[in-house]
Amino acid sequence: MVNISDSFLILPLINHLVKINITMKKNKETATEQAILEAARKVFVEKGFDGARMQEIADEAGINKALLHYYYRSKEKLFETVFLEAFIKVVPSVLVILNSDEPLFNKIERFVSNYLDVLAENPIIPGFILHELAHNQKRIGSLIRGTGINPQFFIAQIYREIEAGNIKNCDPRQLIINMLSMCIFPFVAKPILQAVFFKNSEEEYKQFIAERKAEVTRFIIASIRKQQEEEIILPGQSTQNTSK
Amino acid sequence: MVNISDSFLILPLINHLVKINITMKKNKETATEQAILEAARKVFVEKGFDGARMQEIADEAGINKALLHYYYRSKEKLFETVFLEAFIKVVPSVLVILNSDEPLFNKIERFVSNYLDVLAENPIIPGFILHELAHNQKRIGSLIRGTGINPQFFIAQIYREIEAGNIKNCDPRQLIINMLSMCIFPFVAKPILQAVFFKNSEEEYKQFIAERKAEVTRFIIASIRKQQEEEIILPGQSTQNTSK
DNA sequence: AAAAAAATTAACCAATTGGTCAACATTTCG
DNA sequence: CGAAATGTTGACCAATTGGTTAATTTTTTT
Repeated sequence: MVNISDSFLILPLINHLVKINITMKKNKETATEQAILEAARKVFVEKGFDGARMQEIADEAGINKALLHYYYRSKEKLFETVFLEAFIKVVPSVLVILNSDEPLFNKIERFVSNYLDVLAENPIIPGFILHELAHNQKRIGSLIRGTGINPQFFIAQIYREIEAGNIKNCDPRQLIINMLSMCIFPFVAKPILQAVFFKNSEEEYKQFIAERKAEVTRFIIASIRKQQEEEIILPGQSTQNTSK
Repeated sequence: MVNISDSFLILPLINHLVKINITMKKNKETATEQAILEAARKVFVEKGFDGARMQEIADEAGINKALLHYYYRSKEKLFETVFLEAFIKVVPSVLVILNSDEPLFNKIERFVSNYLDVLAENPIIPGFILHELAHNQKRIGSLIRGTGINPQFFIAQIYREIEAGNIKNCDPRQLIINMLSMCIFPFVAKPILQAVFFKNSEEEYKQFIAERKAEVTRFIIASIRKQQEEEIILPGQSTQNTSK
């Protein structure tokens, strides 16, 4: 499930995370272990650390509660495992794109598109991560600190594009956080957005997220692109009105 | 504290919320009651409903635990009070702006500016609201449903601006959610953003939020404004500022 | 001042919760 | 096979938690 191999392009981060507590867990995870993790994932993500009950996890996994402690010594330990799994699934996957070697606009498009996909597949993970990160900084903070996440490469690229006159001047951090905001927030705020904008219809909401890919990309690029009469548009497939 | 009078421009929402459980509480709140609410606010917002302990709230308020139940029958009741107070403080305040009668760009600027101010003053409320809303939909959902929050007026205005050719064509909901995202997300994700972008420096983060006002406004408007090159989508559109 | 009402407390309680343990079952393996 | 290792369980425990109650203090009212 962790699918570590997927993300091995960003070895330092993964290594750091894995080393911390999984200690290169042998792949011989038993069926029971799997059931426990799946159940724990469900309950923890749904109820949060404090709201989760070991008994509920045991029931959900169809086993005795004592067995939980047999495989994972304590609630904290079990939680850490689940949290790291979720964290790895959602956070580093997109860093690969940001640190890749593409033209900026391509990169933004791919980032938005891929990230929205990842989040659509794990819609409740962001809220989980953000909440636990905010409320259990002692428990998790140390796991995350120094993960090697660093946006310097992408920031440098933005600066280069600014100097090249391809995009407007701006603080790259603002731009990055704008991108993250527009991708992540709709999932964190799903309940209230769904109520206010989509009549609580799951269908409409899904449709909305699907449309959002193109929309957010367009929104970002339109905002930062420097429109000049003598345009220096990069060799990207800018599918816009080329009716010049 | 609730400052209901501030927001009375959106009476329906406030009315609905207030009627639900405050039942027009008499203003004769005793000092103890205030202390309890303040303590409860702190603990609930910090720890969430499940993580909060009645004993801790009592200690924080400097009173006996039984006194909590004397004033607020149960944990749930106390929580509802605290939650509604927070909700009222952060959510409706900006709706006033969105439903006002200003030109679109002014409105956007005022919205972003004011909202970032409100959130900077209550930085932990958004996370609190979003989390409890997602995890205790049974407990709170009914309080929120039908609050009268509705963005129709603002949506209509956007459509008008599109037809008038002042802004590009777009789904107004996408635009609104973009705005909300960029305002709210930085506060929800503060811990991780601070670690990744600001070396955990509170000072740098504050500075960043301050700069963000102008930045987000600029970002949004630059993205939706229709630049005066040629652009014809609708056949019979009134010729606005076409410097051709 | 006396009685009534409101505020406050200590002690207590039933239920829940994370965790343990000794016993039992199953698999592994010499 | 048979013993050692591993997996699994029900019963149990100490600590915690939300909530109650009866008694005491403080304030208000008469």
